[in-house]
Amino acid sequence: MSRKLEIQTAAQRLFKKHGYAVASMRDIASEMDMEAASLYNHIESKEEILYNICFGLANKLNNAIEEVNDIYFNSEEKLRMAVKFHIETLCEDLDAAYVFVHDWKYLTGQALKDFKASRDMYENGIRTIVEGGEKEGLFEENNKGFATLTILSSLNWIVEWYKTEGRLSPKEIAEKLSDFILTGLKKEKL
Amino acid sequence: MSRKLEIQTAAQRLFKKHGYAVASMRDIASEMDMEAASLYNHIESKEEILYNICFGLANKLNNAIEEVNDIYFNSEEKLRMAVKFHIETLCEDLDAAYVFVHDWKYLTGQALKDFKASRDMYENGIRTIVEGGEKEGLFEENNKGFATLTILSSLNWIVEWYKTEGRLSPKEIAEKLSDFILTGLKKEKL
DNA sequence: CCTACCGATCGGTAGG
DNA sequence: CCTACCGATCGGTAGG
Repeated sequence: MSRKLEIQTAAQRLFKKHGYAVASMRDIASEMDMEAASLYNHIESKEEILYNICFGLANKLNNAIEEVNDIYFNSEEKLRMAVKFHIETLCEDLDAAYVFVHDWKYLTGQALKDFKASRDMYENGIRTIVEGGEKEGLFEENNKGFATLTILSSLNWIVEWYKTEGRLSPKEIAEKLSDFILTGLKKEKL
Repeated sequence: MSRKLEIQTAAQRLFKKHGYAVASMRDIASEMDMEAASLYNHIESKEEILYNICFGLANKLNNAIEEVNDIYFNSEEKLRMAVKFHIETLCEDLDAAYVFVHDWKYLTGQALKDFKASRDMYENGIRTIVEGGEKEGLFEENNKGFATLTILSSLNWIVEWYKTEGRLSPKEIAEKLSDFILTGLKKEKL
């Protein structure tokens, strides 16, 4: 692992633990057994680290949702694949995922604008799937926006509680979550 | 409105906008057209403000979930009432709600411990409802913990996107969310 | 990768 | 409610 990547890894652990604003360059340096000033031989700024975390995940997720919308025909299948990929991606690197969900707002200037645009694109990708489901008669109609937000909320909330040593694997969580979204808790229709 | 409450209100606006760690006492003072030092005639510390925001909401929600579990008989009714109260409470004061969901982790010492305990109690309240629903044969079995987390995620996510001037009232959102949780998106059973 | 250091800003106090 | 100020800490730079 390159020194830069080691810094990234140490940093995202501390960003998750204390928050981006509170975790200091000196904290990160201390984890790396070096002085804060030395970090700048490998990185440009504190924000560069945040940038790499946030856009690393944003790009991965956006590529995936595009692919899912291209490849699969059936809306249920599309939703299941999107959920699976989202959960697996977040669980692959929980520290980065937590920071991605919480601390993107500390990006500034153009980076912040770009991130918001990227997030809107992803939201649109999910909305497209829900719309497709409505047209197929698979989903209830007239709650696109609402359903989209509810789906995203349950997808991202996983960074709050998922533990690597837990009972359920990311794949199993994705399946349960898809079932939940597609049929809900109730056995019969109201 | 008392001076202390005015400070609280200004503070939670800024905590939501910039995050607790980043918003400074000088920022709050500036909003109040006074000097930072003068704030301390009304409050003890920055953390006291955070404490009041977090426990104000935590206590309100915990009282409500207890009441719901006491009063109502049917699990579906219980869930609908809990969702309604949760959404309405968060939407009543969106700034405070946002801080409550995001910035409680900046509490320290005993306050942090107490908050976590309070949050666990609320989670247990929701779990109790889901368990009741299982026993009544209303909900699928064997996904208590999972369902509880998914419900809480969609309840709290509302602080991310709700706007006072939006199309849906809190009551309407609560109804849609309850429907979503109880029956899901799909028209027929898989 | 280090020592030494910069200007800025932080939460908070003293004293009036 | 203010002026004046404290010690601590911040992200980052200079120079080696």
